[in-house]
Amino acid sequence: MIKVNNSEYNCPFEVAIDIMDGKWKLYILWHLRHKTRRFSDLKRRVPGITQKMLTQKLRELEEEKIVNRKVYAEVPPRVEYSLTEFGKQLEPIMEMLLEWGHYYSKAYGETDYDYECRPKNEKLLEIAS
Amino acid sequence: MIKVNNSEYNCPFEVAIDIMDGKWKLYILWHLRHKTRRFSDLKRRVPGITQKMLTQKLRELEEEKIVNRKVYAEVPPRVEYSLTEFGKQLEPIMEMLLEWGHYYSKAYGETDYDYECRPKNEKLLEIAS
DNA sequence: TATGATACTTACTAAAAGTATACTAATGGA
DNA sequence: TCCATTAGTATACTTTTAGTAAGTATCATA
Repeated sequence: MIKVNNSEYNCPFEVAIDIMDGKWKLYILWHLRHKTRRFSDLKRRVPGITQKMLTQKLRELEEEKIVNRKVYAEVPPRVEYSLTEFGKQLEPIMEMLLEWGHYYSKAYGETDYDYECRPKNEKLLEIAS
Repeated sequence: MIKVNNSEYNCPFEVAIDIMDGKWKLYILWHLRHKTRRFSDLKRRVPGITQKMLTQKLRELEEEKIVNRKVYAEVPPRVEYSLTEFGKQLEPIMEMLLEWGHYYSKAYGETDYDYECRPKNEKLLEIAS
């Protein structure tokens, strides 16, 4: 039994799933994987997210110690988000999810997306063919 | 732009997230990663899942071609679930999530769980210490 | 005739996620 | 003087998803 942030888990796999849950958190982390970014920058990059959801999810990620939040006492306000060490360790997992998604969607024919979304590694595709 | 199962995505990463979404699907896949299992077996193994949720999520995974469903014409009924090739390719990702969860929860002190839940690889822990 | 096993449905309720709009603060520029 | 800027908060609302509880089908066995 593990206790993390007031929840109990039997397995660290559950911990990971619980933290990644919902469709927004991984998108946010994805856009933070190489760069510190400001709130508005994230809002532009995460398609369809509302201000409320972005704020909410960033607060959760901060609580969970996956992102750092740095506020600059300026007007207009400036707040920068970056990955903590825990967050950085998720990068290879995200790369693998990208690769899997690419492999999966190839089976559906259309795979025309921009540079940032192209997997570096196409191991899975070789397996598939 | 990618079209998969009536949804549109800009990036294969979105595809993967959308398919893994919710807390049940990965748990189910986790228990199918090495073995074909029956409905009731999965129900016992996925803690807290209801019959309805299990049925629903298995149907979605079947639709998405991540699990195979095989019905035996017997009474009492027997239905077996197994991973498709797409499903099998998720195994290393699940192993990494387990490893990450282990690494993450170690920071919270309590990491006492059973054999099946111990990560094979402790790379991340070496990085952390 | 009743019970038990398995793999479900169906109807309903509760909780979480998402939408929409209005509001705030301090400063620089038109 | 007024507007725009940024990163939010507040409020009310709707929609979607999750969860609960009960019911169904088939046949074998007691």
